[in-house]
Amino acid sequence: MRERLLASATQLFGEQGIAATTMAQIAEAAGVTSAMVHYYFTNREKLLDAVVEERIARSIAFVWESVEGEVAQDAHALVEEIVARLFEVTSRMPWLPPLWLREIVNEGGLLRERMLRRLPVEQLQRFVARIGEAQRSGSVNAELEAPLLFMSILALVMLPLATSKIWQNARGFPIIERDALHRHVSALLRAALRPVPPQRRVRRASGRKEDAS
Amino acid sequence: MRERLLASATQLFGEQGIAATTMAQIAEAAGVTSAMVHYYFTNREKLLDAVVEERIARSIAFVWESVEGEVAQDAHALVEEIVARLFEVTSRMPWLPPLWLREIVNEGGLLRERMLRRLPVEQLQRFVARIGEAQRSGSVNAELEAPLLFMSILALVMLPLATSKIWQNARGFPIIERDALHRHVSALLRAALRPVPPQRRVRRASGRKEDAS
Amino acid sequence: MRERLLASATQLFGEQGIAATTMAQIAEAAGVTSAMVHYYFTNREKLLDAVVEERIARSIAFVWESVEGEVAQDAHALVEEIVARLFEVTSRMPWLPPLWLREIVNEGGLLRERMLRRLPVEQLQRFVARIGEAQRSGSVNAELEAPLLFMSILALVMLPLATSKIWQNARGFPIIERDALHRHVSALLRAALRPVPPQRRVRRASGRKEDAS
Amino acid sequence: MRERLLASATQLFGEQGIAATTMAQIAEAAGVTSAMVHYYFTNREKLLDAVVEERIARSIAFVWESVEGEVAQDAHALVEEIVARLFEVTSRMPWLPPLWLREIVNEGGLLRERMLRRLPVEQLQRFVARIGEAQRSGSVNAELEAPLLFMSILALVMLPLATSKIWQNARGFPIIERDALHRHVSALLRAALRPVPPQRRVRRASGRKEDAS
DNA sequence: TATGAATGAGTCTTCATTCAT
DNA sequence: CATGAATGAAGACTCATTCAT
Repeated sequence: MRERLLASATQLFGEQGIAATTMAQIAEAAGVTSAMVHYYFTNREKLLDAVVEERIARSIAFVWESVEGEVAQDAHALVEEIVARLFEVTSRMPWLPPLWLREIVNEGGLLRERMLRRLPVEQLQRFVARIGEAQRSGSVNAELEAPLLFMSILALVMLPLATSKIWQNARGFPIIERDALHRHVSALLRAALRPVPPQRRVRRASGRKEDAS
Repeated sequence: MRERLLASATQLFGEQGIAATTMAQIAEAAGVTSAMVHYYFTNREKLLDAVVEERIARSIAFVWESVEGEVAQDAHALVEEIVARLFEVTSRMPWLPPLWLREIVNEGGLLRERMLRRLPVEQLQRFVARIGEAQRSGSVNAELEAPLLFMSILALVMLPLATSKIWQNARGFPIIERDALHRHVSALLRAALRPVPPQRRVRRASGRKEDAS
Repeated sequence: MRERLLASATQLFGEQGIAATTMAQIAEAAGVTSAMVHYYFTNREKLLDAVVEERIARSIAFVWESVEGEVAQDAHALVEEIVARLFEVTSRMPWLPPLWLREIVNEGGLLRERMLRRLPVEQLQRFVARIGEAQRSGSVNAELEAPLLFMSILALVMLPLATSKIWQNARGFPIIERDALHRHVSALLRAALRPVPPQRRVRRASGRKEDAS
Repeated sequence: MRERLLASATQLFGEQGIAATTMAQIAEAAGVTSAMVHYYFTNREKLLDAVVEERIARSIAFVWESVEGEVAQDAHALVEEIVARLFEVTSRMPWLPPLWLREIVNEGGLLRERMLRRLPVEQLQRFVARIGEAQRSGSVNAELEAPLLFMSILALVMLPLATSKIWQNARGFPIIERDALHRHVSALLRAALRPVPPQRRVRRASGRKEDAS
């Protein structure tokens, strides 16, 4: 039942936002009384704690989980892998993008404080470091701000997913949209990470010369 | 006073989200009683209407306002221009990114319905068409999904802006962050739009060779 | 303007009841601001005072006004006259019946206290006395309770008038209804006042025998 | 508790009128918090619905309930019976007369709409028909308007009952007043229904000759 | 006279929370 | 475990009233 309540909670939080979701709604969605929600979680705050610890944090962890070996070395592969994992985790937990957008990323989000303590700081720093190295070694576009790249990736993946009801009506065709988005984001990032050819000083100059190489 | 109340409202909505903002808070922020908010807006719903019509819609309009001439023809310049406008409008209206993210983009956002009616559909379609042409003419990366590009741009710009309190403590240094972000997003999109060199068929394969040149 | 406000007030009070009528509604009906109502009447209580003193009390007075001479002597004619006056006064002041019913007659009516002080006690007593005399002299049905008769008359006339929107849609036919009601009430009272023939044995049978003696 | 709240509600509605009665007053009268009233009735509107359906409608039904056999055939007995039932029902439900007067009969009454749907139209029509027949057969005063008679009966009984606090201090002596009223109304109607002797063209003429016939 | 702006008190309604069962 | 009954604390909204202009 505890799990069922957590499931109801995350889904409703994703659909309506936390502030707009009442304890009674969560209970009802799970087929019980609101008193049960208190029985299992004591109070609203602790329910939010549980949502963060037992659901969101795990999703986040999954994204970074053992990204190692060759993949971790190659910046391009690393980014590709992260994107893939984001799509994977959000396909299993469709409530994540809206919840993440509204309640974590956004200023004043109700889970923000709670998540800040659990940020995989170390892994983020490692990611930034790796991108930085790749930029210095010339294998990644040096014009990008390494510390901002991860947020860009998140934005590119999560925001569109939070926007559409893709996940809600995941009955048949919308899956295609997920795929289209995946292709689009991958292509966009792949291109964005390509090193900028040195001669391209004047924006898009006389262009395309380098392609001829 | 009406304007003052709208200002308080938009700011608080941006900071805390609409659902978490009470009429009394808005009133207090403007130095009056909550009854005044009803005096001017009658209603919570109508206050939201006013926020949409008199504040948000105008910001949106500004982004698309007369993007013409050379700029409108060159896809690269067009994207650059839109990014620039997004940064400009959000520097004047720092509450826009969080509000937009939480209440418009996000499923179940409280302004969603209201804004959907006001979407600049025509302009969006024109944008998609232009990108499509550019892709077919070879001047823009053909791997991108034109219909998704605009959302990507929005995500890249707005999400980071919604995240940080950049705009709140806009007293001195955080401006730098805005600039860093602007540079980053511009660079990222510029690179992403570059046409993909034909021989790069195997994803990133032997790819890096040409960079070494 | 004072008169205009009183007119708006009485009309609205009649239509919706006093409790349901706001100062603002009264003002609006008179084409001014609610502040004007306070300007002229200082506050709600005093507005009610004015309605009672300047409108209702006068109507009541009219009913009793100089009912003299022959008419006053003949109980039958007296009742007929009172009924006629009630119909006359309510045709000029269509708001009177509902107002009177709801706010004066009815327990807890908002004008009750105010009107009790102004009851034409003397005239009522004189009426009761006259009916009593007529009953003793055999010219009026002795089974009636003289002290209750006046209330019966009021009930018969005012309640139907308060019920129907006769006065509101006074555009054509409903006037007929007023006449029908007048005929009906007159006939009913005329018959009711007739002395009961002594020999009427059926029903409460021998009961009446002793009267005949 | 639900019943207790309904009891508090009907009583207060009767005493003060619906508009002047707050949810908190009802709750307090029942010894609970105003939140409880919402717990049981959700809503002010739905509370009114419940009052109508579970209290008033039943009283009304009682008045018409199986008026059959001999009684239903004899117009005089029928009227007598209805009066008796009105007195009976109002003795058990002393809040009925004021409530009925203010909120149902009266234009703009808050229960009017609700009750109009539940009017015992059929029974009313049957009553009118029966009176009409009796009039044509000469057993009932033909000068009365059959369609208006029922309202007259209601007025004669209910209005006086709504006026005084008879019912409130129904501890001992005021019962006498109820009886006096009952006697008065019965006598009045009995007399009013008596057929008018044909020769009585000049109002109350030289009187009573016809009785001798 | 007349208004618009402003307020404070009160009312309905919602909701998290508690508790006896 | 589970519920129904109950509450108190808010929050939206209304309205009489005041006051400067």
